[in-house]
Order: sequence, then structure tokens, then C-alpha cells
Amino acid sequence: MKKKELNPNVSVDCVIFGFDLEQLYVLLIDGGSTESHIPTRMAVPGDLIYDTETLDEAARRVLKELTGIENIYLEQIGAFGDPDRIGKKASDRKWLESIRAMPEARVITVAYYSLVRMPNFNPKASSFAKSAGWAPVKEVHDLAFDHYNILQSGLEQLKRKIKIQPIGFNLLPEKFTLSQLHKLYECIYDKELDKRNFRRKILNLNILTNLDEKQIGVPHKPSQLFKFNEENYKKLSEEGFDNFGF
Amino acid sequence: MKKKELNPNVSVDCVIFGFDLEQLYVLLIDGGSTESHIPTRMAVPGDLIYDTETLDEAARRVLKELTGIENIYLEQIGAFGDPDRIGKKASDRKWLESIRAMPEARVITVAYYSLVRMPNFNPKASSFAKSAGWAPVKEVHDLAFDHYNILQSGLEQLKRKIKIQPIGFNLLPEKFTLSQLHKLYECIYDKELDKRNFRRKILNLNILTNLDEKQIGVPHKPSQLFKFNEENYKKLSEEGFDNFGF
DNA sequence: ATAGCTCTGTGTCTTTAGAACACTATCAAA
DNA sequence: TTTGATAGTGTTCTAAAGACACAGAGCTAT
Repeated sequence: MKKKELNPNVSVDCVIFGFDLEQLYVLLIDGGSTESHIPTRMAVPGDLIYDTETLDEAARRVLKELTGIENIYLEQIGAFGDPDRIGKKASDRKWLESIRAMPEARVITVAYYSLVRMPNFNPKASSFAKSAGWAPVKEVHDLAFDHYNILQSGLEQLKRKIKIQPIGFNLLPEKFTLSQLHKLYECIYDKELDKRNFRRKILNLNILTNLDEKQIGVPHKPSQLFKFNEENYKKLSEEGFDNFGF
Repeated sequence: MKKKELNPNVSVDCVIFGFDLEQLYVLLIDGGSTESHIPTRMAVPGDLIYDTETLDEAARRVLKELTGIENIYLEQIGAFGDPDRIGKKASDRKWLESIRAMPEARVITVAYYSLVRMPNFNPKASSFAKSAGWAPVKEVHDLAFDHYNILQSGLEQLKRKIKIQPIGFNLLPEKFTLSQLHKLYECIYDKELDKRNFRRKILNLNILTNLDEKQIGVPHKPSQLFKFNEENYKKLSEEGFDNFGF
């Protein structure tokens, strides 16, 4: 049995997406400096792995420490291993020195992306995050290390994947309206989609259960609520169906 | 500047696909034992990375050492990091001891897949491969370490990718016939495709140049030869077209 | 030379999915 | 009761996918 020891060469980083029914967000942690002349560095949460855990377990550990949530949608983006991916900028090196026993070590990172229900939690501080918060994906232009790259790869993979699997439901509350789902797809694709065509296709797929329940407390005609029908989706995918694009 | 040193914790493994106009092959190396009671272990070629190279560079280095070929199609599959992915079986451990300075170290591997023109080369022995050879993908049932997993992931990714990018040409000779291309798609999808529908769609895409040249030395009516038209494909993909499935 | 084999190359019809497009209904708030 | 906001609904046109069968060219063996 191996000791529970951090592996100095391999980390995981998690791109955590959220959706507030208006736009897409990503969860960032603050690697801000105490010295005022070094600008604040935002990053995606991540940590070195333990030698006793799988990569997936490491990613789930990071997610749990930060959000307290388990069992959330998680998928690997891939490995990022440029030899100087973490040491290019002075502010990045400064940060590393404050959190790593071997700040000069080469670290390969395995990136994951995750889809969560934003309102379910507020991000907590953790061993690797002094503070954490949601940033609209469209307003993120620059991150520590190669995390901007990682974020973009995660976004691309999300866009690709959502065309072949109905994973978007992980970003919505359990009960949602067709308009909310519609808006979600528009945000992920970053383009407008025809409302009637969208509704027709998604309803014909037969993977939504109409709850015969209506929105309450909205200042307009309340909408029908639906939930994702796991069973029907399973059947559909067993038939080889994989066209969930719009 | 870092020293050129092997990183004991990170390797790359390459799933190299080939096609002989009949079926799909994968390039395997032989980790066979000198002791007759230990069965031969076949594996996908791979090696620990140097701390000075990127992951892509490491994969290209492995490919070049083994095949002598540069500039071939290469894409990351992902990272595989089960803590006991390489030490589960006695025969695997035996092999490791013969090739690794630290056979007990935990190694995360980053897997790649690659598409090559089979007839262009014969695999060479190399620092990590006593011998190497092509095996029909369908006949591979068991490999060393977690390489069978890796192979299957590579296959899946190839199937997924070929629906949105015309990467199959990397497996064919520069000049090929429509039947050969047709056969290739059938092999990758592992199902029959209607000949006329296939020809209609691929020709309408306008990404093939008819060379006005015919096959020679075939015992039947010789077929037209085509080549892939890179320019036209580029235009097409800039328009956002990504439906290359059949 | 010719009969036979093997692969090449071609068109139509039907079905299905995608795209474009505009108005009425319902509820809450003022 | 009027206003504002969003919900909800069908049809038509177009493009792509799927199903399907036979004649022709070139080689080979006799």
C-alpha cells in the first residue's frame, strides 16, 4: 500500500460551469497577491493529486472541497503538459511559491469540466482557494497559468458533447421550463435558436416529462414545468440515437 | 534550463492505426518474456516523458523512434491514471522491471491516437520495443496494463471524430479510389454503407479532386483515382460545415 | 475469341429532418 | 381595464438521408 502523498508532477483542474437562467458562468478562485503591485490572478480550482487516488477521484475531491457537492456531472477534457505552462509569468510563480512545496516542479495537469446547478450552493474557501466566485464565461479574458486555454477547451468540449448527449439538464434546476432550456442552448451555442423549432424537436424526442405543474410567482403567464426523463433517454440512446443538436 | 531527464510519473502511449484497404490495424509492440512460462504481453508503444518536452512532442518522439515518420496525424485521447493501472498483473510488473528505473512508481499516461499510411514503413525496433507489428483491431482482445482500455477509447474517439472531420484520408494512400474510401468508412463504423449514397454524398462535398488517372494492375475494370482537396475542405469548414458522417 | 468473373459506376423515389415564419392566450401589476 | 411580458402553437418549403438494381469495362482462363 502506498502512502497518501501528493504527487508533485500531476494535478487536476476543474472547469465548473453554472447557469443562472440568463448566462453561463464559470467558477474561479482567487490567487490574489498580498502585495498590491502584483495583480490579482484568477484561476480554475485544482490541486496536486494523491498517489492513492484515481484522476477522477482527485477531480471529485477538488469539487467537493470547494462546493460541498458530490455526484455531479464530470468529464475529462484532457491533459495539458507544456513544460512551462505554470511558470511563464512572475505573478504565477509568486502564487505557486505560496501554495506548493516544490514550486519549480514540472506539473502536468489533467483538466475536467463539470456542470452544476448554481443556486444549490455557494462556493466555499478551501485548502487551495482563499475565495471563490462565479464569473460570466463571456467576461473572462485572462487567467493564471494556462487556465484560459483550459477554459476554452472545456467550452469547446461542452459544445461538442451537448450535440450528442443531453447533458444540459445538469445546469438546470430539476424542474424547468422549455424557455429556460431554450435559453441554455442559446447560451452554450452563443446563437439564437428558433423557439418553435426548438420546442418541436425537444418534445418529439420524448425525453421530457411534463409535470403538469406551473411556474409560480412570475409576473407573466406561468409556464409548464418539465423534468428530464432518464428512462426514455436511456432507451433512445440504446437505439443508437445521438442527435441532440439544434 | 531544466536537465533532459525522464519524468518518472508521466508517460505517453500511442494508439497507431493503419488500414490495408481491407481492415483496420493497430501497431503493437512485444513485451514478451524471456521466461517461457510467462505469456507474451503485447502493448501499445509508449514511453516516459522528458521534462523538457511537451506531451505532443513526447508522442511524436515515440512515433518517430518506432516508425521513422514525422508529421503524421496525431490527437490526444486523454489521461489514464488509475493508481494500479500498470501493476495489476504479474507479467506486467515483470516487464516494467525490465524497462523502468523505478518500476514501482505511479505513472499517469497520456494517450494519443495516430493515423498512418501502413505501406509507408515497417515498424522498427526501438528503445522501448524489441519488436513491433500490425494486428487487426478486431482480433485484439487483451493487452498489457490498461492498454486494451486505451485502444477502445482511441477507437471510440476515432469514430466520433471522423463524423465531423475528414481525417480518414490519413489512413489511405495519397491517391485512392472511392471504393477504398468507402471500405475504410465501413471498417471504422463496422457496418455496411450503401455504395451509391456514399458516393453521392462524398462527391457533393467537393473535397475530392478527380485525378483523371486510373488504377493499374487490377484484374477488373480500373477505377478512377482521387485525392483529398485540402483547400476545398478548409473553405467548407470555415463555413461551419461539420457533417462528414455516413 | 469468348465466356465468365469481378469490380465500377450510375438515377429515382420516398421519407425524414431542418429552416423560416407571426399571431393569440394567459397572467400579474399598475 | 389596460399594459407589459412571456407562453404556446402549425404550416410550408427545402435539403438531406435512405432504399433499391442493373449495365459496362477490363482482366483471365480456356
